[in-house]
Amino acid sequence: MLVTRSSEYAIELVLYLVTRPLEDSFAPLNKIAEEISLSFHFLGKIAQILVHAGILKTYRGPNGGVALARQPQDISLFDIVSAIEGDAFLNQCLIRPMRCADDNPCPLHDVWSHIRSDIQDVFLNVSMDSFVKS
Amino acid sequence: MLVTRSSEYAIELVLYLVTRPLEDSFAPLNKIAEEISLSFHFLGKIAQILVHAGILKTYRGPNGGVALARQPQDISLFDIVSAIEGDAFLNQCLIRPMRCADDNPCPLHDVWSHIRSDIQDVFLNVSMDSFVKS
DNA sequence: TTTAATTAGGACTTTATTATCTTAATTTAA
DNA sequence: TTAAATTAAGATAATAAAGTCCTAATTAAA
Ligand code: SF4
Ligand code: SF4
Repeated sequence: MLVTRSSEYAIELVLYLVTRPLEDSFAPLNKIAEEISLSFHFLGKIAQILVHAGILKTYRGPNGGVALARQPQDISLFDIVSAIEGDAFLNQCLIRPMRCADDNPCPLHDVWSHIRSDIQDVFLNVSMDSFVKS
Repeated sequence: MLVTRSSEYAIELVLYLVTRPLEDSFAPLNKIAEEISLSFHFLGKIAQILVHAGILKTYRGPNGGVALARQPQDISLFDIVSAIEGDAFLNQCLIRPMRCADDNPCPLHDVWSHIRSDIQDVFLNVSMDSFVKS
């Protein structure tokens, strides 16, 4: 499993905000939840995490909701996924982490550190402006 | 989380068999469990899955144990991980799978199918002979 | 100033994963 | 032919992830 379900939801949420017309400022979570058919309450949890990560901003009360906190080009897939999964995104090593000493790496070490950094680069290089509705 | 803990264990198990001297035929699970400090019983479950996948073979009774069922060069990281995780390895898409029609893909579709296949290739191309003890 | 619309956050429930335990089935060798 | 060494596999338990529910805190507008 590359990313957890929570990360999938987070990507959907951000994608929703990125692809909607810019003039709308805050979109309420209940409307988003309905449109992407996802539990309103769970979406709320996801949104909170993304707010703490500085990816979304919220506003309470009537006409409130969530909106992007930064420009789409400044939000990468990596930002979203790592906000949700924390350090757990991309296993530090492919076998149980830290069962080794730096001066005595297991045979997987070099292979894995390259794979890992390549995957990370891909996620860093996909930013949300690729998905802005034209 | 790129791979689950079970996959990590499976990789450790195969790596153990790959790096040990070839003359030993079957290695008993209790000895392996002790050497890689992992629950004997859980390791048994993992081994069974790998046996069903044709990666390991086992032999019961005294002097029994597990051994590779094929040559190291014919076992890739992809084989091991996908044996454990099944279709769940590498999310089919980065948002909830199958919420789309082929003729009306979401904006992520092309980006993701490239990322996905690149990652898959990396896992396919790392085979166990890289780790054979010289 | 009251009501309605919203997010915030804690408590709880359900489900999936991981881990353990127990018994059965093989196989070797004494 | 019995005992010991093993894997096989099902049952159960513990933990983590996902999902739901409830109450509080904000904010706007009637
Ligand atoms: S040497 Fe590297 S790959 Fe091996 S266990 Fe340590 S961190 Fe992981
Ligand atoms: S169009 Fe592609 S990326 Fe989008 S939901 Fe469907 S399979 Fe996933």
